[in-house]
Amino acid sequence: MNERFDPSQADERWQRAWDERECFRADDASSKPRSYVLEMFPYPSGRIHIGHVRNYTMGDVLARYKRMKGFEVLHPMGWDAFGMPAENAAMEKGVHPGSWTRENIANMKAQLKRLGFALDWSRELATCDADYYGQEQALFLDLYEAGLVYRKESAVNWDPVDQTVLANEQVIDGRGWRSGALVEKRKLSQWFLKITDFAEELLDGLGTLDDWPEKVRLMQENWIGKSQGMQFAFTLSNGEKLEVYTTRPDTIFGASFVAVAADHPVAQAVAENSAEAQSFVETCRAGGTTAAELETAEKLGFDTGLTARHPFTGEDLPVYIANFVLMDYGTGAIMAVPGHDQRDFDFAAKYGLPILRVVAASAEDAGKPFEGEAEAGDGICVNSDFIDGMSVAEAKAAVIARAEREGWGEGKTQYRLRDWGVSRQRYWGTPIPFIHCDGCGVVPVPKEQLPVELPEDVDFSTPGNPLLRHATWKHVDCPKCGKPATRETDTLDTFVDSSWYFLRFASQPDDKPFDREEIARWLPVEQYIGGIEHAILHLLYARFWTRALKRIGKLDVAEPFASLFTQGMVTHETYRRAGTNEPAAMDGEGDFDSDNEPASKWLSPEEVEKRADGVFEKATGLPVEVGRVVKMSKSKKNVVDPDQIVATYGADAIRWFMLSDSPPERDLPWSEAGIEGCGRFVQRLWRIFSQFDAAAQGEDKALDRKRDQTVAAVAVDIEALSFNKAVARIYELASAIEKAEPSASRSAAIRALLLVVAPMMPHLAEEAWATIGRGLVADAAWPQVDAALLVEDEVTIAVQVKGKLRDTLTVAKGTAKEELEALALASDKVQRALDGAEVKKVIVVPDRLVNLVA
RNA sequence: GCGGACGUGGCGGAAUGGUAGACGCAGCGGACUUAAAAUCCGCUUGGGCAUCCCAGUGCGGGUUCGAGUCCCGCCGUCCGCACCA
Repeated sequence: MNERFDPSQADERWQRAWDERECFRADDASSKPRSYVLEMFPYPSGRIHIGHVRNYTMGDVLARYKRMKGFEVLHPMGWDAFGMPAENAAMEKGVHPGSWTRENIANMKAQLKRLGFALDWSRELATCDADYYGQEQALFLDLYEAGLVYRKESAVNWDPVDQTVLANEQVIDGRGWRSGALVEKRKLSQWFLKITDFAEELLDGLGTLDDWPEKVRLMQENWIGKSQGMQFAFTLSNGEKLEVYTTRPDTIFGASFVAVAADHPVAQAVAENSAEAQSFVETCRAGGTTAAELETAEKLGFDTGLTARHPFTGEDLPVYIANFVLMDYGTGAIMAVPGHDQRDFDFAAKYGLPILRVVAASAEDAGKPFEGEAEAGDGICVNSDFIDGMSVAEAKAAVIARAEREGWGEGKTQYRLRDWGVSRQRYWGTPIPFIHCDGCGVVPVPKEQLPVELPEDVDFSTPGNPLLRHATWKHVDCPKCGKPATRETDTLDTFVDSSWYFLRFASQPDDKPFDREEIARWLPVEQYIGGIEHAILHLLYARFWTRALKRIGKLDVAEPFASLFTQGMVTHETYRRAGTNEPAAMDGEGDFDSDNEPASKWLSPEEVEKRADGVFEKATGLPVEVGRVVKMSKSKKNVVDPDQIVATYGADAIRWFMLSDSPPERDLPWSEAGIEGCGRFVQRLWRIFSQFDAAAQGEDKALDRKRDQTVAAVAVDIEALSFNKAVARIYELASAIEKAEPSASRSAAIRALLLVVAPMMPHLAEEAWATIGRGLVADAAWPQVDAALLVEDEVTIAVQVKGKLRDTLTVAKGTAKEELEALALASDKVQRALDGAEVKKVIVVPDRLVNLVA
């Protein structure tokens, strides 16, 4: 063996060997137990960033480990290839989104290969392939036939300059993020998926996802937002009915006014006859949408002059248009109970409306005044006629029962979850396979005509969706009547693409989206790994698609991802020239720089030099302030390039760094010193492997034990994704081997060390295995352990006096209580600590400790 | 405001209610070398600077023979949601 391990030639050689042997190709016909390991596929932005490296390294270690354990592993990779950045590039650089995307894919694939990931590239897919999106169109039509797809008018953020719809996060202070134009609310006919049909199922399903982070399940639960209450109708003074929804029917006797949203038909009707009302409604609509504005937003209302008759008291309650009532939740109208709801309280205080107490701690407190705020808590009902004295829960049931009996209201369950709008007025996405015909209406494209392919010749020189103004593409004959008609020019939200890619990985026939039997063999994904930023949308949509496809008989799985792991970010120190303050816009989230604070004040790690007397800018020698450790981002220049790290230290070193030290769910601080340490450890292992001697004789029982304990512990740690702990174990075994004298045991330990390191540092492992083992280590089995060796025969026991450690004893495992007690009392240190005091009580935990209580 | 997570050496972090600080990084001392790099050995929570003793896991209480771990109350940091009736 050479003196040093040289990744610059070894890495590529082994990567080629794995490719040529198709080591990581998953065999659909295999009789082995199966394991589907999946990481969230990347958007092809052009370059892999360090977060990808962390994500994919974790999955790779697990996939390689599972292979060694005898599983048939499916570990695929693909590209979430549709989306806006490609169109932005087209507008800025004049490149076609397709060629831009494919070039990026090629670059990133090469980068992934250089990291040595054990991926089945034969199943690679890009969502912009017509093969893929054509099948997606077929699924979309299936869902349409099943009634799970519909069209409705919906308000969107419309950028009048760019002629496009903006997502909420693209609207900054009411202006388009790109054009800076004031964004308008526009009503467009949009496609929707009926995710609300699955609200209850998706909520229930969370209960089965034991191996998902509690945090993610909670976020989804909140997002679905189930609430139970009562919907009922007030009769208005104009004779109309006004439906309201409340979760607190128990407080109905405390209702002192009624409020409707600005967009509510009642408000609209009032506005038609009143300029004042009209202007108030417009103020509400213009109301800011940013978090800060909402927080400080004053409760505002407009008295319509109408009244609503209270169903029990017959009292006439004033009806207001209120800015805090939302049209798209419940019925867009509420009964307001100021005493027991803070918003209603604020409103009532402002407009001098009665604040009534109908819930109190006890009957004696029925007259207790409010102390400046609403009381939303539990208690018993007071001042409430027939429900007086009931608990809140009892009263809810009683009021609902009475309303239902009398026929003016009913118990109702509400969800915060809304249907999923999937229309995007863009080019670079999956065309929605429908045709608009003047005679026949909206007609699905016949399946045999799929895929509806995107036209290649598109023009991005003017704003707006190029599909809309394409000369020929949208003009087709109606499939039903044959008359001239037009294609739908909207494309699908890219979250649709990522809602089923894990199915297509497992099965990709030419003639249908996937084969049901093959899916049943691979799914659910055993371990899914990705960023927490997808906790809600992607993961909820994927769960929804899976359930929807199951409902229409395409699938047999309910939940796509059995176990989910959300990894932390990779962070780095920030550097900036001394004296340049952090701009206001950088506070909080803002990833953009404000106008008066140039981005150039941030320095990249390469631009600074760390010396004993501080940190300085290399070019100028000026002092540098070391800022907070934050997520790597281009704007703060605290990024490192994975390619450069690989070029300098090799793939195994960066992989090892990704796994070391920090628990995988937490943030990982990148440091130059850290990666250097990893590079040194690669060489240290190489030296250890070089010392393997098949002919060595002799037994080293302690090392044998350490070896098998390490193998067993690393297996447990990898399965729990506790890579940092596995890494620590490996360091320990490496040290033990270095300290040991040559022996057959030592050689066996070296061999075992190589094998447990192999999933983490596959290139180094292959290079060493070439002389130590047979074949490729990628095909080797995880080492067997001798269960008898795992158990220590000697244990060190703590001896405490009054709970304080005074001595330790090394004894045979299983030593009797009485003997331990005697040994403890015989200790000089113990006697000194006792100082003649009488031992009143002795606690002995066998193999652990003796505690003498004086 | 609501919900959640987390506070352990200079840093990242280990610790089924049972020897706190494993392992790594950084630092210090030494060996090797003409020298450096690399490598190897040792030390590294604070204090008294002695085999040893005292204190110590954000702060204050509590349960327990024994608490980083369990309970109660604070403080701080981070994340998510946000007028959802």
